[in-house]
Amino acid sequence: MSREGVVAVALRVMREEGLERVTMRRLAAELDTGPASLYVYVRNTAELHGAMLDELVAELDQPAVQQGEDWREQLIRLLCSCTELLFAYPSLARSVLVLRPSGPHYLRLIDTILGLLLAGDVPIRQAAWGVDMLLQQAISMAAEQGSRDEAADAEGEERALAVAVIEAPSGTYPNIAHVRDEILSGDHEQRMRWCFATIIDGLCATR
Amino acid sequence: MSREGVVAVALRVMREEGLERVTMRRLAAELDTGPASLYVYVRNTAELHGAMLDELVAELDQPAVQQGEDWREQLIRLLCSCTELLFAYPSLARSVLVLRPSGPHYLRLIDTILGLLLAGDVPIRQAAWGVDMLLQQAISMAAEQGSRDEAADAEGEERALAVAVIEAPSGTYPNIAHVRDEILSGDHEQRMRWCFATIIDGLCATR
DNA sequence: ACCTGAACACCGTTCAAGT
DNA sequence: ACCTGAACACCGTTCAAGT
Repeated sequence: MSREGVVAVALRVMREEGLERVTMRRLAAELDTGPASLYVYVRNTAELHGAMLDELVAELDQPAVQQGEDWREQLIRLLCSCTELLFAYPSLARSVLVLRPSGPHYLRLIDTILGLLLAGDVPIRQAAWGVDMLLQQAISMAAEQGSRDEAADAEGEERALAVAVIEAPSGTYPNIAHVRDEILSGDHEQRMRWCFATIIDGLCATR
Repeated sequence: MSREGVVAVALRVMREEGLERVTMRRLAAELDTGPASLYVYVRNTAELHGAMLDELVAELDQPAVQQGEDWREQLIRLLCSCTELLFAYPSLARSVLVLRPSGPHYLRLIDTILGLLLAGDVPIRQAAWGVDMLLQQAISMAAEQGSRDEAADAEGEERALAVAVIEAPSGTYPNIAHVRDEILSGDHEQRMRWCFATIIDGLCATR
């Protein structure tokens, strides 16, 4: 057994049954040992999740940054693929939102995004703070959008906001009523691209 | 006993001992009954958290929107106060990130933010999508920043990214090395304001 | 020295049975 | 009809005791 082995089993169980089933006890059973043994390789559940994310990020293919290329489109594409990668595992996204990942593959991702921003002549300070914001946006978008099957009962619940918006009385919430048609428009893909584009625009804006 | 009563007790326990202690069993004990009784008033834990957030948002004082006022500064201030409100309860922020809140006070907040954006002549579509993005940013910033005491052991862990960034070898991660000084600069307040300002800039940018 | 069984101290949710 | 005790099916983490 090794740390890598534990993480590999954890990823397999997550892919097959979701993060909810990735418990220390389940992993221990899978590895034919007691739960205490895992604490030799990982400090706690949060650290395990971090290691899992890093392994997932390794699968991402990151563009080689070239000055003058269409850095904007490349950056948006990279961020979309990050979000989509995590989309299948919203609970993992939720988990890594709190314990910020810091594995080697995640650092590589930060480095690539920074490279793209700098290639686009975004000022250093804006780029440095922006990379954080862009990744946080990617992770929280994935965390928010629950995958369809992970929480079967969520169907009724998760659209509670949508229902509330549609039914919002225009007397009490005039502005919501005013933008009602737009607020729920667009599919997930469109909104995702739009969010990243908006932040990038903000980073480029001279203030 | 009533739904309001349950939520009120839940808020008290959260304020005194943190969301971690707000369990169905603990709440039931507090109300001198069995845990099953709570399910008469709330569907599940997630719904309870949603109701708690709505009550918290009610405490926020929201500006009356006036055309021509400094909508930008008002909006940033409102968003900062949202973030700060949730800052004390990062676990609640994490919870509501997935089950999007839709209570009356939260709708009021959406309406106010929309009003400010529209007062600033942000196009309807941009405003409608933007309000979502701004609130998500506020909630996830709160979720990310763990309050100091809630996870006492986090001190060593939470700055893992910071340590990794500082120690990132410039050969492997040239861009991180290049912006090293900026990436960790600024305090929480500065970065929070900067994030909101950046998104608002992006929303105003004509594309 | 390294590993782990068993225990500690809990969970959310359901449902049969009581009032 | 409304409410709830007790049970079901689990958790993460620790530590004393074994190899």
